[in-house]
Amino acid sequence: MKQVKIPEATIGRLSFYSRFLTKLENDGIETVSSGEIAKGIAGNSAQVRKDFAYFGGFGKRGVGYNVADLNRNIKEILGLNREWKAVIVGMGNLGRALAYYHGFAARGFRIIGLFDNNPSKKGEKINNLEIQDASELENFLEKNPVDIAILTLPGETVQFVVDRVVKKGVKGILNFAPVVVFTEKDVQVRNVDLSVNLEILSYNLNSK
Amino acid sequence: MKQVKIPEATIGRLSFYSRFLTKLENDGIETVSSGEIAKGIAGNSAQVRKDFAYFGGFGKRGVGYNVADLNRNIKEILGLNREWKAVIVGMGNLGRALAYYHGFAARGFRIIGLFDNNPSKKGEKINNLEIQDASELENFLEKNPVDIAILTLPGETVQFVVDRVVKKGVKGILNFAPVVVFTEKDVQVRNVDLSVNLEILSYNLNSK
DNA sequence: ACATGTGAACTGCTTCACAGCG
DNA sequence: CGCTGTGAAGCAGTTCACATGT
Repeated sequence: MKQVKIPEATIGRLSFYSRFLTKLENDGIETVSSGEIAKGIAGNSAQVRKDFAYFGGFGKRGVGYNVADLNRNIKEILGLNREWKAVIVGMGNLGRALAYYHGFAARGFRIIGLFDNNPSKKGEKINNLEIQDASELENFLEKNPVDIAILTLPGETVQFVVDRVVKKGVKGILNFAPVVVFTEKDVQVRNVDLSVNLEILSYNLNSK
Repeated sequence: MKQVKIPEATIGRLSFYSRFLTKLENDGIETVSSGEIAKGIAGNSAQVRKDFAYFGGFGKRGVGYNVADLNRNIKEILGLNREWKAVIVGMGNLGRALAYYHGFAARGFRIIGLFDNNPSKKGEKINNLEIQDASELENFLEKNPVDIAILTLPGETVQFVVDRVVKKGVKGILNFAPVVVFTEKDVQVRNVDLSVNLEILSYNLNSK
Protein backbone atom coordinates (compact mmCIF):
# COMPACT_ATOMS: atom_id res chain seq x y z
CA MET A 1 0.00 0.00 0.00
CA LYS A 2 1.36 3.34 -0.98
CA GLN A 3 0.37 6.46 0.87
CA VAL A 4 -1.86 8.44 -1.47
CA LYS A 5 -4.40 11.15 -0.83
CA ILE A 6 -7.73 9.77 0.31
CA PRO A 7 -10.73 11.37 -1.39
CA GLU A 8 -13.02 13.07 1.06
CA ALA A 9 -15.91 11.26 -0.62
CA THR A 10 -14.28 8.02 0.48
CA ILE A 11 -14.20 9.15 4.09
CA GLY A 12 -17.89 9.97 3.93
CA ARG A 13 -18.65 6.53 2.55
CA LEU A 14 -16.56 4.83 5.24
CA SER A 15 -19.01 6.26 7.72
CA PHE A 16 -21.90 4.67 5.83
CA TYR A 17 -20.10 1.36 5.45
CA SER A 18 -19.45 1.26 9.15
CA ARG A 19 -23.06 1.78 10.08
CA PHE A 20 -24.17 -0.81 7.56
CA LEU A 21 -21.61 -3.24 8.97
CA THR A 22 -22.80 -2.56 12.50
CA LYS A 23 -26.28 -3.57 11.35
CA LEU A 24 -24.86 -6.78 9.85
CA GLU A 25 -22.94 -7.49 13.05
CA ASN A 26 -26.13 -7.14 15.06
CA ASP A 27 -27.79 -9.60 12.68
CA GLY A 28 -24.98 -12.07 13.32
CA ILE A 29 -23.65 -11.99 9.75
CA GLU A 30 -19.96 -12.85 9.63
CA THR A 31 -18.91 -12.39 6.02
CA VAL A 32 -19.92 -9.91 3.38
CA SER A 33 -18.87 -9.19 -0.22
CA SER A 34 -18.23 -5.81 -1.80
CA GLY A 35 -21.36 -6.33 -3.90
CA GLU A 36 -23.54 -6.82 -0.84
CA ILE A 37 -22.08 -3.75 0.82
CA ALA A 38 -22.69 -1.78 -2.36
CA LYS A 39 -26.33 -2.84 -2.35
CA GLY A 40 -26.67 -1.88 1.30
CA ILE A 41 -25.54 1.66 0.80
CA ALA A 42 -26.75 2.14 -2.77
CA GLY A 43 -23.25 2.25 -4.23
CA ASN A 44 -21.08 0.31 -6.63
CA SER A 45 -18.97 -2.69 -5.75
CA ALA A 46 -15.82 -1.48 -7.51
CA GLN A 47 -15.98 1.69 -5.50
CA VAL A 48 -16.38 -0.22 -2.26
CA ARG A 49 -13.26 -2.23 -3.02
CA LYS A 50 -11.33 0.83 -4.11
CA ASP A 51 -12.30 2.66 -0.93
CA PHE A 52 -10.93 -0.18 1.17
CA ALA A 53 -7.86 -0.50 -1.04
CA TYR A 54 -6.77 3.01 -0.06
CA PHE A 55 -6.08 1.54 3.35
CA GLY A 56 -4.53 -1.69 2.14
CA GLY A 57 -7.52 -3.93 1.58
CA PHE A 58 -9.18 -6.00 4.24
CA GLY A 59 -10.74 -8.84 2.29
CA LYS A 60 -10.03 -12.41 1.23
CA ARG A 61 -10.18 -13.12 -2.49
CA GLY A 62 -12.93 -15.51 -3.40
CA VAL A 63 -14.56 -15.00 0.00
CA GLY A 64 -15.24 -11.40 0.93
CA TYR A 65 -14.76 -9.41 4.10
CA ASN A 66 -15.07 -10.42 7.73
CA VAL A 67 -17.77 -8.09 9.00
CA ALA A 68 -16.42 -7.50 12.50
CA ASP A 69 -12.81 -7.08 11.38
CA LEU A 70 -13.74 -4.72 8.61
CA ASN A 71 -15.91 -2.60 10.86
CA ARG A 72 -13.19 -2.40 13.49
CA ASN A 73 -10.67 -1.32 10.86
CA ILE A 74 -12.98 1.34 9.43
CA LYS A 75 -13.76 2.71 12.86
CA GLU A 76 -10.09 2.95 13.59
CA ILE A 77 -9.48 4.79 10.31
CA LEU A 78 -12.27 7.21 11.14
CA GLY A 79 -10.84 7.76 14.60
CA LEU A 80 -13.88 6.24 16.29
CA ASN A 81 -11.84 3.94 18.53
CA ARG A 82 -11.63 6.78 20.99
CA GLU A 83 -14.16 9.08 22.58
CA TRP A 84 -14.57 12.58 21.24
CA LYS A 85 -15.80 15.25 23.60
CA ALA A 86 -18.12 17.92 22.30
CA VAL A 87 -20.16 20.87 23.47
CA ILE A 88 -23.27 22.33 21.90
CA VAL A 89 -23.55 26.10 21.81
CA GLY A 90 -26.99 27.54 21.10
CA MET A 91 -29.86 25.69 22.73
CA GLY A 92 -32.65 26.63 20.38
CA ASN A 93 -34.80 23.91 18.92
CA LEU A 94 -32.06 22.46 16.79
CA GLY A 95 -29.50 22.53 19.61
CA ARG A 96 -31.94 20.73 21.87
CA ALA A 97 -32.70 18.13 19.22
CA LEU A 98 -29.00 17.42 18.86
CA ALA A 99 -28.56 17.24 22.61
CA TYR A 100 -31.20 14.52 22.70
CA TYR A 101 -29.94 12.77 19.57
CA HIS A 102 -28.75 9.25 20.38
CA GLY A 103 -26.86 8.78 17.13
CA PHE A 104 -23.89 10.79 18.37
CA ALA A 105 -23.27 8.79 21.52
CA ALA A 106 -23.69 5.56 19.58
CA ARG A 107 -20.70 6.54 17.43
CA GLY A 108 -18.44 7.72 20.22
CA PHE A 109 -19.24 11.42 20.38
CA ARG A 110 -19.97 12.50 23.92
CA ILE A 111 -21.69 15.80 24.59
CA ILE A 112 -20.31 17.15 27.84
CA GLY A 113 -21.58 20.73 27.84
CA LEU A 114 -24.56 22.77 26.69
CA PHE A 115 -24.46 26.55 26.42
CA ASP A 116 -26.86 29.35 25.65
CA ASN A 117 -26.71 33.09 26.17
CA ASN A 118 -30.33 33.35 27.25
CA PRO A 119 -30.27 33.46 31.09
CA SER A 120 -33.78 32.03 31.33
CA LYS A 121 -32.50 28.73 29.93
CA LYS A 122 -29.71 28.46 32.47
CA GLY A 123 -30.01 25.39 34.67
CA GLU A 124 -32.52 23.63 32.47
CA LYS A 125 -31.66 19.95 32.19
CA ILE A 126 -31.45 18.06 28.92
CA ASN A 127 -30.39 14.44 29.01
CA ASN A 128 -28.84 14.94 32.47
CA LEU A 129 -26.83 17.96 31.36
CA GLU A 130 -27.56 21.43 32.64
CA ILE A 131 -27.59 24.30 30.22
CA GLN A 132 -24.90 26.77 31.22
CA ASP A 133 -24.69 30.45 30.49
CA ALA A 134 -22.57 31.27 27.47
CA SER A 135 -20.35 33.41 29.68
CA GLU A 136 -19.16 30.17 31.31
CA LEU A 137 -17.84 28.82 28.03
CA GLU A 138 -14.15 29.73 28.42
CA ASN A 139 -14.12 28.67 32.03
CA PHE A 140 -15.64 25.32 31.18
CA LEU A 141 -13.33 24.64 28.25
CA GLU A 142 -10.30 25.33 30.43
CA LYS A 143 -11.35 22.75 32.97
CA ASN A 144 -12.78 20.28 30.44
CA PRO A 145 -10.82 19.97 27.21
CA VAL A 146 -13.18 19.59 24.31
CA ASP A 147 -12.44 18.43 20.78
CA ILE A 148 -15.49 19.58 18.89
CA ALA A 149 -17.96 22.46 19.20
CA ILE A 150 -21.38 21.96 17.64
CA LEU A 151 -22.80 25.38 16.84
CA THR A 152 -26.55 25.78 16.49
CA LEU A 153 -26.54 29.54 16.61
CA PRO A 154 -27.89 32.45 14.58
CA GLY A 155 -25.50 33.20 11.72
CA GLU A 156 -24.46 36.59 13.10
CA THR A 157 -23.06 35.12 16.30
CA VAL A 158 -21.25 32.12 14.85
CA GLN A 159 -17.90 33.74 14.09
CA PHE A 160 -17.70 35.28 17.56
CA VAL A 161 -18.24 31.92 19.23
CA VAL A 162 -15.85 30.16 16.85
CA ASP A 163 -13.09 32.57 17.82
CA ARG A 164 -13.76 32.00 21.50
CA VAL A 165 -13.77 28.20 21.41
CA VAL A 166 -10.78 28.00 19.07
CA LYS A 167 -8.81 30.14 21.48
CA LYS A 168 -9.55 27.52 24.13
CA GLY A 169 -8.23 24.66 22.06
CA VAL A 170 -11.27 23.34 20.20
CA LYS A 171 -10.05 21.80 16.94
CA GLY A 172 -13.31 20.87 15.21
CA ILE A 173 -16.41 22.91 14.42
CA LEU A 174 -19.74 21.58 13.23
CA ASN A 175 -21.66 24.63 12.09
CA PHE A 176 -25.37 24.57 11.30
CA ALA A 177 -25.77 28.21 10.29
CA PRO A 178 -25.59 29.13 6.62
CA VAL A 179 -22.57 31.38 7.02
CA VAL A 180 -18.90 31.06 6.16
CA VAL A 181 -16.62 30.51 9.13
CA PHE A 182 -13.01 31.71 9.18
CA THR A 183 -10.37 30.01 11.34
CA GLU A 184 -6.74 29.07 11.53
CA LYS A 185 -6.15 26.22 9.16
CA ASP A 186 -5.44 23.63 11.81
CA VAL A 187 -9.09 23.90 12.84
CA GLN A 188 -11.50 21.68 10.95
CA VAL A 189 -14.86 23.14 10.01
CA ARG A 190 -17.83 21.22 8.63
CA ASN A 191 -21.03 22.91 7.64
CA VAL A 192 -24.46 21.33 7.68
CA ASP A 193 -26.98 23.31 5.74
CA LEU A 194 -30.59 22.29 6.02
CA SER A 195 -31.97 24.63 3.37
CA VAL A 196 -29.45 23.76 0.67
CA ASN A 197 -30.80 20.26 0.50
CA LEU A 198 -34.35 21.47 0.12
CA GLU A 199 -33.25 23.88 -2.58
CA ILE A 200 -31.49 21.15 -4.54
CA LEU A 201 -34.71 19.16 -4.26
CA SER A 202 -36.58 22.18 -5.49
CA TYR A 203 -34.28 22.56 -8.49
CA ASN A 204 -34.54 18.90 -9.41
CA LEU A 205 -38.30 18.81 -9.03
CA ASN A 206 -38.65 21.99 -11.02
CA SER A 207 -36.58 20.87 -13.99
CA LYS A 208 -38.71 17.83 -14.71
CA MET B 1 -25.91 29.33 -24.27
CA LYS B 2 -25.88 25.66 -25.07
CA GLN B 3 -27.78 23.22 -22.94
CA VAL B 4 -25.23 21.18 -21.03
CA LYS B 5 -25.49 19.13 -17.87
CA ILE B 6 -25.32 21.28 -14.76
CA PRO B 7 -23.08 19.87 -12.01
CA GLU B 8 -24.98 19.17 -8.84
CA ALA B 9 -22.23 21.02 -6.99
CA THR B 10 -23.20 24.12 -8.96
CA ILE B 11 -26.81 23.83 -7.81
CA GLY B 12 -25.68 23.61 -4.21
CA ARG B 13 -23.56 26.73 -4.64
CA LEU B 14 -26.42 28.63 -6.26
CA SER B 15 -28.24 28.21 -2.99
CA PHE B 16 -25.32 29.80 -1.14
CA TYR B 17 -24.97 32.59 -3.67
CA SER B 18 -28.62 33.42 -3.32
CA ARG B 19 -28.48 33.72 0.43
CA PHE B 20 -25.35 35.83 0.22
CA LEU B 21 -27.03 38.07 -2.36
CA THR B 22 -30.09 38.41 -0.15
CA LYS B 23 -27.78 39.69 2.57
CA LEU B 24 -26.28 42.20 0.12
CA GLU B 25 -29.75 43.28 -0.99
CA ASN B 26 -30.71 43.94 2.61
CA ASP B 27 -27.57 46.03 2.98
CA GLY B 28 -28.60 48.07 -0.06
CA ILE B 29 -25.67 46.97 -2.22
CA GLU B 30 -26.53 47.15 -5.91
CA THR B 31 -23.55 45.72 -7.76
CA VAL B 32 -21.18 42.91 -6.95
CA SER B 33 -18.25 41.22 -8.70
CA SER B 34 -17.53 37.51 -8.97
CA GLY B 35 -14.52 38.08 -6.70
CA GLU B 36 -16.64 39.59 -3.97
CA ILE B 37 -19.16 36.78 -4.19
CA ALA B 38 -16.33 34.28 -4.02
CA LYS B 39 -15.04 35.89 -0.84
CA GLY B 40 -18.52 35.86 0.66
CA ILE B 41 -19.00 32.15 0.26
CA ALA B 42 -15.35 31.09 0.56
CA GLY B 43 -15.08 30.06 -3.06
CA ASN B 44 -13.18 31.00 -6.19
CA SER B 45 -14.14 33.74 -8.62
CA ALA B 46 -13.64 31.65 -11.76
CA GLN B 47 -16.02 29.10 -10.36
CA VAL B 48 -18.60 31.74 -9.56
CA ARG B 49 -18.49 32.97 -13.15
CA LYS B 50 -18.59 29.45 -14.55
CA ASP B 51 -21.58 28.60 -12.38
CA PHE B 52 -23.49 31.56 -13.76
CA ALA B 53 -22.30 30.87 -17.29
CA TYR B 54 -24.16 27.55 -17.26
CA PHE B 55 -27.30 29.60 -17.32
CA GLY B 56 -26.10 32.17 -19.82
CA GLY B 57 -24.29 34.69 -17.66
CA PHE B 58 -25.93 37.56 -15.88
CA GLY B 59 -23.14 40.12 -15.62
CA LYS B 60 -21.77 43.17 -17.40
CA ARG B 61 -18.12 43.02 -18.40
CA GLY B 62 -16.03 45.59 -16.63
CA VAL B 63 -18.80 46.14 -14.06
CA GLY B 64 -20.06 43.02 -12.35
CA TYR B 65 -23.51 41.74 -11.48
CA ASN B 66 -26.65 43.57 -10.46
CA VAL B 67 -27.41 42.08 -7.06
CA ALA B 68 -31.20 42.07 -7.26
CA ASP B 69 -31.33 40.82 -10.85
CA LEU B 70 -28.84 38.09 -10.17
CA ASN B 71 -30.65 36.92 -7.07
CA ARG B 72 -33.98 36.86 -8.89
CA ASN B 73 -32.45 34.81 -11.69
CA ILE B 74 -30.87 32.33 -9.30
CA LYS B 75 -34.07 31.91 -7.34
CA GLU B 76 -35.91 31.25 -10.56
CA ILE B 77 -33.34 28.64 -11.57
CA LEU B 78 -33.66 26.96 -8.19
CA GLY B 79 -37.43 26.96 -8.49
CA LEU B 80 -37.84 29.30 -5.55
CA ASN B 81 -40.18 31.66 -7.37
CA ARG B 82 -43.03 29.44 -6.29
CA GLU B 83 -44.12 28.01 -2.97
CA TRP B 84 -43.31 24.40 -2.18
CA LYS B 85 -45.60 22.57 0.18
CA ALA B 86 -44.11 20.09 2.61
CA VAL B 87 -45.08 17.85 5.48
CA ILE B 88 -42.90 16.61 8.31
CA VAL B 89 -43.35 13.00 9.39
CA GLY B 90 -41.89 12.02 12.74
CA MET B 91 -42.24 14.63 15.46
CA GLY B 92 -39.35 13.67 17.68
CA ASN B 93 -36.88 16.32 18.71
CA LEU B 94 -35.48 16.80 15.25
CA GLY B 95 -38.91 16.93 13.61
CA ARG B 96 -39.99 19.56 16.10
CA ALA B 97 -36.86 21.59 15.54
CA LEU B 98 -37.52 21.59 11.81
CA ALA B 99 -41.15 22.53 12.34
CA TYR B 100 -39.97 25.58 14.25
CA TYR B 101 -37.14 26.36 11.85
CA HIS B 102 -37.66 29.73 10.16
CA GLY B 103 -35.11 29.16 7.42
CA PHE B 104 -37.50 27.02 5.41
CA ALA B 105 -40.31 29.54 5.22
CA ALA B 106 -37.82 32.29 4.39
CA ARG B 107 -36.89 30.37 1.24
CA GLY B 108 -40.39 29.48 0.11
CA PHE B 109 -40.91 26.10 1.72
CA ARG B 110 -44.19 25.97 3.59
CA ILE B 111 -44.83 23.21 6.10
CA ILE B 112 -48.53 22.41 5.96
CA GLY B 113 -48.74 19.18 7.94
CA LEU B 114 -47.08 17.44 10.89
CA PHE B 115 -47.48 13.73 11.58
CA ASP B 116 -46.49 11.27 14.24
CA ASN B 117 -47.64 7.75 15.07
CA ASN B 118 -47.59 8.35 18.81
CA PRO B 119 -51.23 9.06 19.78
CA SER B 120 -50.17 11.07 22.82
CA LYS B 121 -48.69 13.74 20.53
CA LYS B 122 -51.88 14.09 18.51
CA GLY B 123 -53.36 17.57 18.69
CA GLU B 124 -50.25 19.21 20.08
CA LYS B 125 -49.64 22.52 18.38
CA ILE B 126 -46.33 23.60 16.90
CA ASN B 127 -46.13 26.92 15.12
CA ASN B 128 -49.92 26.96 14.68
CA LEU B 129 -50.00 23.47 13.18
CA GLU B 130 -51.56 20.52 14.97
CA ILE B 131 -49.72 17.24 15.00
CA GLN B 132 -51.88 14.65 13.28
CA ASP B 133 -51.87 10.91 13.72
CA ALA B 134 -49.80 9.10 11.11
CA SER B 135 -52.90 7.18 10.07
CA GLU B 136 -54.28 10.45 8.68
CA LEU B 137 -51.36 10.81 6.28
CA GLU B 138 -52.99 9.42 3.12
CA ASN B 139 -56.22 11.22 3.80
CA PHE B 140 -54.43 14.52 4.28
CA LEU B 141 -52.25 14.14 1.17
CA GLU B 142 -55.33 13.47 -0.94
CA LYS B 143 -56.97 16.69 0.15
CA ASN B 144 -53.75 18.72 0.27
CA PRO B 145 -51.29 17.99 -2.50
CA VAL B 146 -47.78 18.10 -1.13
CA ASP B 147 -44.49 18.33 -3.01
CA ILE B 148 -41.99 17.30 -0.38
CA ALA B 149 -42.00 15.01 2.64
CA ILE B 150 -39.43 15.71 5.33
CA LEU B 151 -38.79 12.48 7.22
CA THR B 152 -37.41 12.65 10.73
CA LEU B 153 -38.13 9.05 11.58
CA PRO B 154 -36.31 6.03 12.97
CA GLY B 155 -34.47 4.27 10.15
CA GLU B 156 -36.62 1.15 10.27
CA THR B 157 -39.81 3.03 9.47
CA VAL B 158 -38.51 5.30 6.73
CA GLN B 159 -39.06 3.03 3.73
CA PHE B 160 -42.64 2.28 4.80
CA VAL B 161 -43.49 5.97 5.01
CA VAL B 162 -41.69 6.74 1.75
CA ASP B 163 -43.84 4.17 -0.06
CA ARG B 164 -47.00 5.66 1.41
CA VAL B 165 -46.29 9.29 0.57
CA VAL B 166 -44.95 8.47 -2.90
CA LYS B 167 -48.18 6.62 -3.65
CA LYS B 168 -50.01 9.84 -2.83
CA GLY B 169 -47.98 11.92 -5.24
CA VAL B 170 -45.12 13.28 -3.17
CA LYS B 171 -42.18 13.83 -5.53
CA GLY B 172 -39.41 14.90 -3.14
CA ILE B 173 -38.06 13.27 0.02
CA LEU B 174 -35.72 14.84 2.54
CA ASN B 175 -34.56 11.97 4.71
CA PHE B 176 -32.70 12.46 7.98
CA ALA B 177 -32.24 8.80 8.90
CA PRO B 178 -28.98 7.07 7.97
CA VAL B 179 -30.65 4.50 5.74
CA VAL B 180 -30.90 4.02 2.00
CA VAL B 181 -34.28 4.83 0.52
CA PHE B 182 -35.60 3.10 -2.60
CA THR B 183 -38.16 4.77 -4.88
CA GLU B 184 -39.27 5.11 -8.45
CA LYS B 185 -36.75 7.25 -10.26
CA ASP B 186 -39.04 10.20 -10.81
CA VAL B 187 -38.96 10.77 -7.05
CA GLN B 188 -36.08 12.87 -5.78
CA VAL B 189 -34.43 11.81 -2.54
CA ARG B 190 -31.93 13.86 -0.54
CA ASN B 191 -30.30 12.53 2.59
CA VAL B 192 -29.04 14.62 5.46
CA ASP B 193 -26.78 12.70 7.73
CA LEU B 194 -25.76 14.34 10.98
CA SER B 195 -23.25 11.72 12.10
CA VAL B 196 -21.34 11.54 8.83
CA ASN B 197 -20.20 15.10 9.27
CA LEU B 198 -18.97 14.44 12.78
CA GLU B 199 -17.15 11.34 11.56
CA ILE B 200 -15.41 13.24 8.78
CA LEU B 201 -14.36 15.76 11.43
CA SER B 202 -13.12 12.89 13.55
CA TYR B 203 -11.08 11.48 10.65
CA ASN B 204 -9.53 14.83 9.84
CA LEU B 205 -8.73 15.63 13.45
CA ASN B 206 -7.29 12.18 13.97
CA SER B 207 -4.93 12.25 11.00
CA LYS B 208 -3.13 15.39 12.11
C1' DA C 1 -9.29 49.76 -17.72
C1' DC C 2 -11.72 46.25 -15.77
C1' DA C 3 -14.51 42.23 -14.81
C1' DT C 4 -17.07 38.88 -17.41
C1' DG C 5 -17.43 34.66 -20.16
C1' DT C 6 -15.11 30.56 -21.86
C1' DG C 7 -12.10 27.07 -24.26
C1' DA C 8 -8.36 24.39 -22.63
C1' DA C 9 -5.64 22.26 -19.15
C1' DC C 10 -5.75 20.08 -15.04
C1' DT C 11 -7.15 17.60 -11.03
C1' DG C 12 -9.77 14.31 -8.72
C1' DC C 13 -13.16 10.75 -8.52
C1' DT C 14 -15.59 6.81 -10.47
C1' DT C 15 -16.10 2.87 -13.32
C1' DC C 16 -14.18 -0.74 -16.08
C1' DA C 17 -12.04 -4.95 -16.81
C1' DC C 18 -9.12 -8.32 -15.59
C1' DA C 19 -5.02 -10.30 -13.24
C1' DG C 20 -4.14 -12.40 -8.88
C1' DC C 21 -5.10 -15.16 -5.09
C1' DG C 22 -7.61 -17.95 -1.75
C1' DC D 1 -14.39 -20.76 -9.40
C1' DG D 2 -15.41 -16.44 -7.01
C1' DC D 3 -14.37 -12.19 -5.18
C1' DT D 4 -10.73 -9.08 -4.14
C1' DG D 5 -7.35 -5.66 -5.50
C1' DT D 6 -5.75 -2.53 -9.00
C1' DG D 7 -3.85 -0.36 -13.19
C1' DA D 8 -5.99 2.01 -16.93
C1' DA D 9 -9.75 4.38 -19.03
C1' DG D 10 -13.37 7.41 -18.62
C1' DC D 11 -15.94 11.13 -16.70
C1' DA D 12 -16.91 15.21 -13.93
C1' DG D 13 -15.71 19.26 -11.71
C1' DT D 14 -12.32 22.94 -10.93
C1' DT D 15 -8.92 26.21 -12.13
C1' DC D 16 -6.26 28.70 -15.49
C1' DA D 17 -5.52 32.25 -18.65
C1' DC D 18 -7.01 35.22 -21.90
C1' DA D 19 -10.04 37.01 -25.50
C1' DT D 20 -14.16 39.69 -25.33
C1' DG D 21 -17.24 43.37 -24.48
C1' DT D 22 -18.60 47.62 -22.07
